[in-house]
Amino acid sequence: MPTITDVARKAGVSRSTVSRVLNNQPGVRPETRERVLRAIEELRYQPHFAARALKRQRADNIALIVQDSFRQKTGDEPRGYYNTEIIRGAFNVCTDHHYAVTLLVDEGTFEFYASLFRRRQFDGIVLIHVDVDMRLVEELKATGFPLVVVGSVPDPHLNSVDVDNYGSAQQVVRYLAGQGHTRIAIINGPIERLASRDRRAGFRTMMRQLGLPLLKEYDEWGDFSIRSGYEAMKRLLSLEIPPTAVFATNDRMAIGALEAARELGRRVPEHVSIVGFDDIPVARYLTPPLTTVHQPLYELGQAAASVLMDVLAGRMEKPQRTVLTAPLVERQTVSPSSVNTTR
Amino acid sequence: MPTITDVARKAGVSRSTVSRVLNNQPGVRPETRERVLRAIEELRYQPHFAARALKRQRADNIALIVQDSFRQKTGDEPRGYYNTEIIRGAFNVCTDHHYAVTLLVDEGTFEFYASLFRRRQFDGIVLIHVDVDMRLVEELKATGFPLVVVGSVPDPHLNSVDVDNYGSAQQVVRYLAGQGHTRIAIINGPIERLASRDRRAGFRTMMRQLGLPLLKEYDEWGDFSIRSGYEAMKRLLSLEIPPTAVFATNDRMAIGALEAARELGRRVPEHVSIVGFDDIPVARYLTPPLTTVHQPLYELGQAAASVLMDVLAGRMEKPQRTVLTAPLVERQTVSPSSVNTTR
DNA sequence: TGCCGTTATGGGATCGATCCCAAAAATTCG
DNA sequence: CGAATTTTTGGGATCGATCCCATAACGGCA
Repeated sequence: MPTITDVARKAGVSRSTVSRVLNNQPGVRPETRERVLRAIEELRYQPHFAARALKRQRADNIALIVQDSFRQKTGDEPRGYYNTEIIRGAFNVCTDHHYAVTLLVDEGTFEFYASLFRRRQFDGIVLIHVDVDMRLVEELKATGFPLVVVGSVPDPHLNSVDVDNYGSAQQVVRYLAGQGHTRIAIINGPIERLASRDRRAGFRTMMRQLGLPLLKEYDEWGDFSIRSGYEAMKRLLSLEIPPTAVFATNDRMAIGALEAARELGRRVPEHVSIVGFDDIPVARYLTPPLTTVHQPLYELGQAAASVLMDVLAGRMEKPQRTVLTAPLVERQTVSPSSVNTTR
Repeated sequence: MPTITDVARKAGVSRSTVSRVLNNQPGVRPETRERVLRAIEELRYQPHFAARALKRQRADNIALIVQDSFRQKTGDEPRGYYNTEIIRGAFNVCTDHHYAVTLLVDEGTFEFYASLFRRRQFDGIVLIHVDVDMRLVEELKATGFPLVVVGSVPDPHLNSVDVDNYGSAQQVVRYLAGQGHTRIAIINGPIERLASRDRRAGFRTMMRQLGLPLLKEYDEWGDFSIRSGYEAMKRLLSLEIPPTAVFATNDRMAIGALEAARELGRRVPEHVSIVGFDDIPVARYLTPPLTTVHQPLYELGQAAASVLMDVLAGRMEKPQRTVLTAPLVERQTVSPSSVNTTR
């Protein structure tokens, strides 16, 4: 394997000159440069990455850390898909900026991240973390290492990129109200998840704003699983006055809700409208195709990487929080309310 | 950032001794080792990856090269999914062997790969390539660099991992014949793809073996797109004597076929049975759920990485070709043939 | 032609680990 | 107890690039 010394010898110049040509620095006579270039070409020389990284003290490498669930087979588990779309977005941006991208699996401990920093193997980190432990984040922030988190992090002093859960939930309510619905229920996700709380808050705010009733029994809870959506929906539909529209705060629960409705003989959307959240790939293939909020996962990854690129280029002084809007995708699980027959 | 010298000073020993402890080599007195370990702990020292890689001449890093289509947003394009499942499988195996995994996008040229080799940034490469250019592969092989290809490569002198297209196609025929079908058509993929040719060959061999007719008009062609499947199916169903079962050699064409059947008022599977190939995620959500051959993508990735690990560990002298069986998944697009009514 | 200011080139130290070899310390044994 | 081993430790070269600083070559101009 040829080294810079081989190139220098072949071109009849010193290593310094070769280095200058490699990094196209000025101060090399055109004909010398030409000669060096030819030698490089002939020897098919490429600089040894480690030697370069050692001297320059930068790795030209970005770490992409994903949650442990990435390791499981996808099967019915949507996390894999969720992550990979984000990965793709981030990957492409990094690549375009001539950074290599290394995939790592989250160990979830500060020690893990700290060790990554100290090995100097990466110039920056994109952390894809649906649900970040705040203690962890605080410690990471303290290291001052270039880091961007994808997900719901309340701390504004940390670079983060997230979907506008609050605003999208509001939009769902506005949309349903626009279709004449007034008896609107929500199936919440786990309360410990910030995203769940945001969606609920957006929902409630807009309901209040539009003067719609917020009934206790319409405030259902699930854990983002199909089964929990199914059960919540069963409870909702067996109420004396059931809702005419249900906002399931993720698609998997919406799938469960769809099943429950079918089982109880209620047609969707004729008898009850359903809106999901996420727009997972199967959403459009459900029967009927699910109206849902589309999470711009790919764009989320892009945005995160862009922020990191800015940090690395010194183009950013202060940490920033980026919020992407998640648009509502109208498909076929919502119809106009049947003009309040039961009310 | 602490270096090995700092640790040595703190522990009151030489760099050599610290290095010995780091790589836990023998010949260090237990109490000295203890002292060094404590110093490492206190300084939170981690060896600089580049220094290590430079001296050791190995990067502890595997490159995972995926096709350019990885860069596109998934949308309807299944390639993204296809790749990412393989990536996950390979990733996990590499990680378990303490290799970092770097994602790269295929430039499709020999120069690209050669430059990767020469930079010494990776100890080995997993090339995820549905369709490999053989000239390329030959050149790669010549470099002697540790490489494993995922996909259909005829060359047995190259490490490769693939699905048993031939055998699976045979199984499909056996299955359909077992259901009483005799008028079985095939919708082939692009002929330039080795996988297509293998599936077709398996199909024909088994048809012949079972004494079933191989009609020219039952030998349809598509390009793996939904549209082409749709069109091929239209042609098949408007034949004077249409087939009672159709083997679409990938799921997307099967989706198109399903659409065509619906449009022509033929019920699946009552009027015509359909079998796909791939088992893409939506397959189970189609109406009716698609009977198809499941591609073990995750396992494909695992297998590829395992082979690479073997090569790197010197556990493998000769290149080898690994073939994974792709099982048929029975869902609801096949029913017993209606006892040859039209024949 | 000779001096001076640029511009081009080379030498050597450096990044931070590893590893060979020699020296020092500890241990064994007659 | 001292010589012979064996075990433990340290010194210095090395991996392959970069980069500062010194020197050499070149041009311009008096």
